[in-house]
Amino acid sequence: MKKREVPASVKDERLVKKRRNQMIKGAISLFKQKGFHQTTTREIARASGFSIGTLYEYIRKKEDVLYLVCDRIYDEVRDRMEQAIDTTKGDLDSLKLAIGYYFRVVDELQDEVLVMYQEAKALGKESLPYVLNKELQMVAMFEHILRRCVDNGVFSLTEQEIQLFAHNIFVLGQMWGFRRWALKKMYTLDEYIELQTKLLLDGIIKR
Amino acid sequence: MKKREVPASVKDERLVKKRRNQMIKGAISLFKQKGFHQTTTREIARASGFSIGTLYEYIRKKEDVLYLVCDRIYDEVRDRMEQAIDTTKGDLDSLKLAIGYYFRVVDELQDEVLVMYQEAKALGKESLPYVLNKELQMVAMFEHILRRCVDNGVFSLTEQEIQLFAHNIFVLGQMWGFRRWALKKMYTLDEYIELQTKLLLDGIIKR
DNA sequence: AAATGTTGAGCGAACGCTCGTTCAATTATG
DNA sequence: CATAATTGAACGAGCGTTCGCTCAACATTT
Repeated sequence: MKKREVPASVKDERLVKKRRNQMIKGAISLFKQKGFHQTTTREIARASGFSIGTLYEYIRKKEDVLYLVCDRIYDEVRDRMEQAIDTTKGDLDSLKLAIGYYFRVVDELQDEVLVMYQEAKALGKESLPYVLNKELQMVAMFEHILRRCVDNGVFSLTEQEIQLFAHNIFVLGQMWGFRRWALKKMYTLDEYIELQTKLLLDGIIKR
Repeated sequence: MKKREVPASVKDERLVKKRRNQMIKGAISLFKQKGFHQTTTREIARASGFSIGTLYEYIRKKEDVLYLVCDRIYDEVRDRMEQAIDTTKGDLDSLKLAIGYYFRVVDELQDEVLVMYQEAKALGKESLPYVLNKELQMVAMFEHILRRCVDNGVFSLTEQEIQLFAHNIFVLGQMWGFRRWALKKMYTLDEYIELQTKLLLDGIIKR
């Protein structure tokens, strides 16, 4: 999939990057507080440290900001995952570590993850599939680990089951983010990770 | 919790109910298509079959419509569940049936469930806890079934595990609703129910 | 039973305001 | 001084909300 260019006419590359980063940083903090729709372009400009006029030098429409934000958040999550997780080893510990690490990333970036979940649908028909695809890439990381485990005989699952299981891990991770209001009352993050890992894996491990 | 009255001054009870129902029906169909924020009060009025002026005879603020819609959807889901599920029996089949039935309800009301998920956050600080509480009531239904199963020795879980497991069932049901775009490509509803039931339960059943 | 008064649901033009977007003017840069 | 970058006042479409009005239905008076 081609990286979607927002506007970027004939401006200095370095500056464009810098300004976009300011925008994304400012916008995320606003979206966390008030959501995309309640945030005005003027607020985004102010939070980014420049004027409304300058904002529109670097985007075409307000929605472009949301696209940039979602794009960034996914990259952030995926980068952290890739940096810490071994998808090739295919033993039970790798899987447990991957789950635990993923849950911790969601915890650390909980506001960002929440923003994406709640606002992604506001993206146009153009950008949405691009963003959803990034999500599938992350699910695919878990699929890959699971497949390697199956190859190594750690447990046996059909291809269908692998895919569903990967989705489950992914969603139960998000759950820690988007159901905080209920879960934090009951568990610490560590307890959550331990219990979920147990509930998820006890069913499939060979005994 | 006291049922929150929206306005309803000294109007004919029957008429108020009828008009509210028209509103809810019209609004749901619009929210499904365009979301709460993109839907105008005039559109809601038109879809309800009356004028913008009349709409405001039955609500105070646009947000009131969203509240009514969320309230209705939860009641709808819970009613269907209560009507079909036995929470007292406490054997494995009841649990499996409950899970399967819940997933089917989510499937049937997928648009409505999606609306709630995506728009609930737009509710004010007043109404949101009221709606979230309704969600917990539904989770509690699963907790109850699980507790009965534990009592009957079908499997053994700590109280912590019961609560988490109930949340998992709840969320993995919603997942069929809010991740249709990915899941429908892979599974039919029946396959989804069967596989999820298997993945969920194989880990906890006594063997 | 006709004339008159009262009620309140329904209506939609109009209001005030917000917000996304533009662009002529200004400032910084090299 | 030419070009790039920034600015914010101005614009105008669109929004939620209001409010003075209509009119059928019903009640009261004559």
